[in-house]
Amino acid sequence: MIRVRFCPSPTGNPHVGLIRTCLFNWAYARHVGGTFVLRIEDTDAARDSQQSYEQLLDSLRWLGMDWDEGPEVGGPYAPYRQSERRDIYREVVAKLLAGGHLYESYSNAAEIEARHRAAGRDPKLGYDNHDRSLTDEQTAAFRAEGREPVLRLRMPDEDISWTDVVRGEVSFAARSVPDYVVARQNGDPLYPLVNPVDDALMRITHVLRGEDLLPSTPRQIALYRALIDVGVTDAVPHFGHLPYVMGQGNKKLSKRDPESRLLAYREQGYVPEGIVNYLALLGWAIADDRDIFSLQEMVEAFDIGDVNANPARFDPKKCEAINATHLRMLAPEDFRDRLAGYVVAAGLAADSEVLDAGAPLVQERIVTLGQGVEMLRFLLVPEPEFRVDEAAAAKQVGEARRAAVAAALRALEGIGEWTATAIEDALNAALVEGLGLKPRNAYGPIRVAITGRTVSPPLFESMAILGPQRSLARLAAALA
RNA sequence: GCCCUCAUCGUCUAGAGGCCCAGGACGCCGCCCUUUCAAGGCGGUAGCACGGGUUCGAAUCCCGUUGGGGGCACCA
Repeated sequence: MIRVRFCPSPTGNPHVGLIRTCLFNWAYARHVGGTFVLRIEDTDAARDSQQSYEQLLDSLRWLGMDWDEGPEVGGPYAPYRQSERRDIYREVVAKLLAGGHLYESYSNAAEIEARHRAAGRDPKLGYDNHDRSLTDEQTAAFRAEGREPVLRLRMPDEDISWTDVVRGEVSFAARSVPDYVVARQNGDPLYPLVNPVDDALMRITHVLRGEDLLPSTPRQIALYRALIDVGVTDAVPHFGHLPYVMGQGNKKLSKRDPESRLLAYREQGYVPEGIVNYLALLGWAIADDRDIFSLQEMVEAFDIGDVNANPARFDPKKCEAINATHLRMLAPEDFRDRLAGYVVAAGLAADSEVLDAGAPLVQERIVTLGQGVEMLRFLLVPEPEFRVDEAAAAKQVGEARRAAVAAALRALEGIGEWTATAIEDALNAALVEGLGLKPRNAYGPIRVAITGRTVSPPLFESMAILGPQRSLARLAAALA
């Protein structure tokens, strides 16, 4: 049984690189019929926040990634928040200590550096394993000084290698990784201990995580072997290191980059289908001639071994294009309903008739639902609040404009039935045939008067929905 | 500095020795359609980082160089 996990720290807002890592874990679990575990690594009280935690869960749910075990759903290895597992770690530390895998270390950074200098080595070399062989007398002396030790794991004196599921063979030479601190002076366990311990206790079989953690893998494997030795677990999991998601230039997309904030996409009206599809493309391809697919299709095709090892740049343009495609693929009623949610969020009344008529007009011409709201605003806004966009108005000045609007007003005042085709016929007769105007010159001023913008849904349909009274009033207002 | 890692169009990728004088997508540029903006249709632009091997044959395998990224905490 394959068990994978996603174990974010609830610090700051969820960002797209993190979510992409989650997606690959989730999709792999679903593809192989395994178990997807969500664990919250909230051992850093200073940086963790409840808001961040909630946004994390919210983000996963929005995108359709459900977890089999974890917060709010429980599971056989609960609790799934590390802040609630401190006793477990203390117990494991005691076992490792008893098994001789951990030892007390009193060296501080200055002493380590001094030793390197004295030996003519690079002072930045890191811990030198000096305290491995402390005598009882030395230990007693440190104690007498009132110094408290940290606990370090004794690294094995052999090369450590593994077959990374996304990179293949990776190997670290013996002694290239120093003994590392596993618990603080006060007994608090640290991430390098807690993370593998939980993976071990939760029977995780595949650790799929960001490539920033690749250099810490030898330590974790060493810890795993120690855990096996003291009977805490019985196997070392498979490791797979996923490539970074990069921002502009050669920088890893950071939490501070605005385009990294996942929920910003929801706010703008990206649909989960679009975001998840785009994120999947960062390091993976479903086929050589296709890049549009559903979550379900991804699950059917996804294999962690197919993931690319090289970092992917987040391309907002492509993300937009993918989202637009998904928007167009939505069933009309579905699109309408989703758009309605954004209409309400924008503080507008989601008039059902107007939305029924207007949504189909914008579904093919927008990239985000937020743009859909803006495009239909002229229909949804209470008449007294209707405003013509200044930039749009500035483009439509002069006598020709007045003549076109005046002629349109005259032509429409006497119109029999108020339908898109009737409006089109009347305006064509008056403006194109009557005044001899080119269509683009004839309809530009009308469009701005009616919709308040230079970009809008099709004009005649827009006027049909707006109705004769409001349409004529806006034309009249444009002449004032 | 030491260790690790990555390397195909501007970007995301397909490619696991001959199917590739390298395919798709986004972008960009034309044209068509057209009441705006789109969408759609058609066409175009552009790439195997470099140098050595191995092989009858290399984008694909090996070595090196260069370049990019990451890690070397009592943070996670």
